[in-house]
Amino acid sequence: MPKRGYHHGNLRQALVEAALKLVEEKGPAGFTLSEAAREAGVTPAAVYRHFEGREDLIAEAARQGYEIFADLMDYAFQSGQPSALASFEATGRAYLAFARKYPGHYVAMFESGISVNRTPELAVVAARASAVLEKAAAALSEHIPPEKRPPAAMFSAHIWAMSHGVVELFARGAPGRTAPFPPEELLESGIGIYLRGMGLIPPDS
Amino acid sequence: MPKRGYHHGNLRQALVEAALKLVEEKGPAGFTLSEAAREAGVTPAAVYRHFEGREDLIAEAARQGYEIFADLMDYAFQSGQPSALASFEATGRAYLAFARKYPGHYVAMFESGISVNRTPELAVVAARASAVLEKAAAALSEHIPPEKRPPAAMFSAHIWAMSHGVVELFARGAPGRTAPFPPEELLESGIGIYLRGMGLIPPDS
DNA sequence: TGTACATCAGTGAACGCGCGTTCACTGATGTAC
DNA sequence: TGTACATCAGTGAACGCGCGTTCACTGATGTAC
Repeated sequence: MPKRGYHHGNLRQALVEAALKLVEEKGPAGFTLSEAAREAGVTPAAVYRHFEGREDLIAEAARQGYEIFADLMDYAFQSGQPSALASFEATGRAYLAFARKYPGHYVAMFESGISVNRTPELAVVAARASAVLEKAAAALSEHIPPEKRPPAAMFSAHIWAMSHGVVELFARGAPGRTAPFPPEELLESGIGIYLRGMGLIPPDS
Repeated sequence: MPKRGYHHGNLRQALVEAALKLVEEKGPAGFTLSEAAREAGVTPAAVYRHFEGREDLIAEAARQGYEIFADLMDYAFQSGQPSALASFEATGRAYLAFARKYPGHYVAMFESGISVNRTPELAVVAARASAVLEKAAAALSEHIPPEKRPPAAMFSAHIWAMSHGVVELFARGAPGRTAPFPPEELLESGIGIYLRGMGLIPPDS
């Protein structure tokens, strides 16, 4: 990207992207404000025109991540309609796809240690992401007789946990950990067994 | 602990414990060699009598963690005998218990970014930990008809992922994340549903 | 029991480094007339 | 179309800081005689 002149033009977003790149390459600890500035072709001091400081910059990167994440999950959910089961499975797969496609965002969101309540905007968009998952779980719950139906929040927490665990342990550069199976396969089969346990998939398939 | 004289007496272990404390309190990034030395009442340079450097110190902390972890899981597995199901469930619970009881070790092992292959000793003990889980899975697999029996490694990876996900998302100080349910309950119900999906628990219980 | 001496754990000063942040500034841009 | 001027994005130098690591050293410990 050609840098012309004194004014950058779109420094704010360029800094976010530099941060994402660094955080992806070097992990959450390897990221520094100075290096992000350097990456964007700008003095460290210039960062302060757009962000309050280092933390604020990662928080914005995470916020954009949650935004994409929620959109992606929501889209996956829609695209499985009208079958609740297909919607749900698509949503689970979207989780892993997100981690793969946006590793920088993923790190900023889940591994950088920034609190989801750091800013109101972050909290809002993170809540939206949870809500999408929970919506999918609720839709699927309809197919379970009410007396054996678990709370949708628990249901979605299980799937989220399994997805997150697969990503952290086996998909991301989990340094040196041996992945016994491709993460996609692991997640798919895991969710399948879980749903069968729920009585949502016939026992023999 | 009273520090007497010029010689510390047990500096190596004191440093590991200082590192664990710091890593628990401030996260993996907040840990510095200098502060660990200070904590142990010693000059930073003294650390180099016992470790090659910062990384090496965390690696040792992680190694001790895997040791405890493997012992704990193995003990849990034994204590559930002769019932394979009880053994397996105890092993799952032990995972969460470990994360709760040894948060510093947990961080060093899973969040500090050190590779499990960093040193041969680390690799050995980490492999032992996986083996315990897999042993539990294999024992339980016996109760599944061979033609629908999944590989034990996959089985144990599912449980590991679910446990890890629950810990990361809902049990540890996951900053600001709202835990919809107590992690113990979440994990227990999740594993229960999964095992039912496996046909290892009667569908109605 | 006492002395000489080797060992080696820990000292303290020093290093170079890159960090985050501040400040007064400068130069490009865009608007008013 | 041209000029004056306000705005404000980015500069560059400076700061204090704590870091990890090195080095020649010192003083405690334990062993040989």
